[in-house]
Formats: sequence, C-alpha cells, structure tokens
Amino acid sequence: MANRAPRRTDGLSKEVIVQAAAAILDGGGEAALTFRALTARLATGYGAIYHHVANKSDLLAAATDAVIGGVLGDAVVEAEPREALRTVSLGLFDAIDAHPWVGAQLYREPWRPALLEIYERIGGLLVALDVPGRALFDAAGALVNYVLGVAGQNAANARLAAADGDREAFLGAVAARWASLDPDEYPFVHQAANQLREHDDREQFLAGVDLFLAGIATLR
Amino acid sequence: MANRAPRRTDGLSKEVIVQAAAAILDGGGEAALTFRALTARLATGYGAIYHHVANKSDLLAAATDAVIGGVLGDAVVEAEPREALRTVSLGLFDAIDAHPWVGAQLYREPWRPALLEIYERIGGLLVALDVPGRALFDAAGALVNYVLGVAGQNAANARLAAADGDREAFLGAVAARWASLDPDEYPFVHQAANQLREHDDREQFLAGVDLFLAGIATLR
DNA sequence: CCTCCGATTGGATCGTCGTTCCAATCAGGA
DNA sequence: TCCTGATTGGAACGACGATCCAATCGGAGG
Repeated sequence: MANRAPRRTDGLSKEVIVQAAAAILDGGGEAALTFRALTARLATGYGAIYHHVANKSDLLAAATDAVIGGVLGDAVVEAEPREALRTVSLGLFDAIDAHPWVGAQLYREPWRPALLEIYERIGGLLVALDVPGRALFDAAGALVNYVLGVAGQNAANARLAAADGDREAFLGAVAARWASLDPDEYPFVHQAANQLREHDDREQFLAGVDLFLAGIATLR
Repeated sequence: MANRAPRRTDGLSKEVIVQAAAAILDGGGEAALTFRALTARLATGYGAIYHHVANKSDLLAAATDAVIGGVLGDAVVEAEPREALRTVSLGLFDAIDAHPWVGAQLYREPWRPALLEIYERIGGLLVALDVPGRALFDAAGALVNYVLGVAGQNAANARLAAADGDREAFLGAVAARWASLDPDEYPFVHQAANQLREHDDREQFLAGVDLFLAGIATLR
C-alpha cells in the first residue's frame, strides 16, 4: 500500500506561499486563511508550508509587507511635500480598502517591517515640510496612528459589510440605528446619522489628514 | 453512578460573568480568556455561561462596554471644552493602557455601544468648541480614529512587552533596532530612535490631540 | 553513471479552542 | 403536592494551529 500523492515538481517558495495566502485573504477575509485551505490551494502538505514559513503570524506579516511595499514602492516624486503626504496617505487608504486584512495586521503587529516603511515615508515627508525637530516625532506618531486607526475601522467595516450584504445597505442600517437613538441622550450621534449615510470614506479620510496638516502648520 | 458536582446556589448573571472575564483579561491578556478558564473561575459549566452570553464576541463586547462606560461615566464637567477634550482623551488612553484588550476590541467591532459613547462624547465637545457644522463630522471621525489608532498600538505594545519582559527593555530593544538601520535608507527612523527610547507615551498621545485641536482651530 | 546525504515534501496526529447539546436540577406558581 | 419552564454542569464535536516523521527528490563527489 502506501500510495502517497505524487510530489510536486515545481519548487515551493516563501514567495509562492505568500502570494497564495494573499489571494485567499482577498477572497474570503482573515477567517478564510487556514493552513488547510492553503495546503488545498497549493496542493501540498502542512510540513512543506512550515518549512518555508515560521507560523501563521509570520505568514500574515509577510503578506502585509508585500502589499505595503507595493504601495510605498511606487515612488511618487512630488514637488510639494504637503501634496505628497496626501498622496501617500491616500495610497495607504486605498490599499487597505482593497485588502482589509492588511489593516488588521498592521494594527496587530506594529513592529514588523511594513509599519517601519510607513513611518519612514511619512516622517521623511514631514521633514521636507520643515516641521521643527522637537515636534517631528510627535507629528509622525500622530499621523501614523491616525492612518492605522482608519485602517482598522475600514477592516472592521469590510468584515461587517461582507457578512451583511453590500456596503450601501450596511451603512444605511447603521445610520438608521444612529438616527433612532434618543436625541436627548445622544444629540451628536443622532444628528450625525445623515452625514454617516451620505459621507464618502476617502474624502473623510483626506479631511482628517488635512486637519493634521493644518495643525502641523501652526507649529512652524 | 452519576454523582455530578453540586449545583451553585448563588445565581449566575451576565454581570458576574462579564466581571470574571474582565479579571481574566486583565490578568493574562486576550489569549487567557477561554471558556474553559471562565468555567474554572466561576466553578460552573459551559452551558451556564452560554445561557447568559451569546458567544465570545458578545462577552468581549460586554466587558469592553463596562470599561469604557466606567471611564466616560465619570462626568468631567469642564468649563473649557478644549480642556475637557484633552481630559476625556487622556482618560480613554489611560483606560486602554490599563486594559489593553479594550483597545483591540474597540478596533475589532466598532459598531458596538462602547464606540458610540466615545463618538457622542467627543462629538459633543467639538460642538461646544464651535466647530462649524460641515467640518464637525469629519473632525469627530478624525479624532476618534486617532484615539483608536493609539489604542491599538498600545494594545500591541502591551502584548509584546508582556512577552518580552518589562517595558523598558522592550522599548530599548526596538530603539536599538531602529538605530542600527542604515541611515541612508531609513534617515528618519534612524534618527528617531533616540526619541523613541526616551519618549513618554501619554505625552506623545496628548501632543497628537493638541495637533488635532490646532488644526480644528484653523477651521473657525 | 552511480551513490549518498541534506533539503524538501506530504500527511497523520496532537492538544486546544469555541460551540452545541442534553440530562440533571432547581424555584415557584397552580 | 406536582409540574413546568428556567437554569446549570459537562460530555462531545468539528476546526484550528502546530508538530513530527517517513518518504522523496536533486545535485555534489566518486
């Protein structure tokens, strides 16, 4: 007996594995990425995967680095640092919007290379903006944390919208719940329901970046 | 046969369960909260817990609501809305610092009551700040997202510091890694290593809030 | 061409998790 | 007193990440 499945001929590599993992994540969200799904897609076994990858965290980090590296790698050479900051931020937003699992991962393990690249990029542009030395560190931290915060929200919303049907219906449902709150107890949220329904995520994100930049400008 | 353990006499309730869950989370982090640990601590079975709680997400959300409600419940009546915003923000920061699992949870399921309270509180204070209507929604979103971003970072750092020994050593290790990066490839991160080692998390968080408030002030 | 050894692969297996399910038990109204 | 619905305790299930090892491959040295 002992007829095992034929051994694969094309070499397995970390890159191939990471690419497959990213595809699974894009297709079915974080919950869909299991080693069982991965072995099925790659037509291999657990051992082969663990030979190239330390564990699931390592795999997620590598996939995240690949996505973020792709975004920041497109070196946008912009004359105006202010505009470059908006471009880079929006690039990150769009990438995380397209791959919500990246947002959750950036959030979960912030010491990995991906976040380092983000800090470097944003910090460098703040230097170009002539932010004074003392405030530079704080400003970079604030801006990165803002981006991460939005990233997480996006990921959560994507998880929910995927489970709940389309985005439109989901947003409407949340807005309806907000609107139905007691205006005396929740005056702000109650009246914000309309804007929640109509708002554009990208525009609101950029508005937040602009708010930051306006605050930074007062430091000069 | 069939000698089962004696049945508990004092009634189990959702509140008791949530309190026990919070204690486990505080003591051992998110990984420590399992239904098995919970049954052991409460001296009961799975069924009893599931009778009061829908599932683990529900349990985490309830524990989070309890903590956030406690923070925001201390109604800080401050004359100056600007100062009140700083107080509330810092209160949230400290709460998430003390209970890192709250940060991760706020991030993961943002439609639950806890975040609603935060929006209401911050939005209300922005209204008191005379932020013009159109910008109000964007400003509140930006500030809340910033707080959530910091919350997540804090939670991640706490997870790491707990695994890595004390916070001091962990921060030093990260700073050393930053400092050892090639200054040509990572100029900003390389030179920021010193400030990373010496910085105070609370102060940096407040500096970010102030940056926001400065930006908002330009809208008036 | 053969031999052999380290690198690589496939899959059985383990322990743990969240969750389900149901018999056992209790409290209190009929 | 009896009965019924609410509550409890714990066995069992399926899925997960991870480990382990026999099987296999490919190329360096003879």
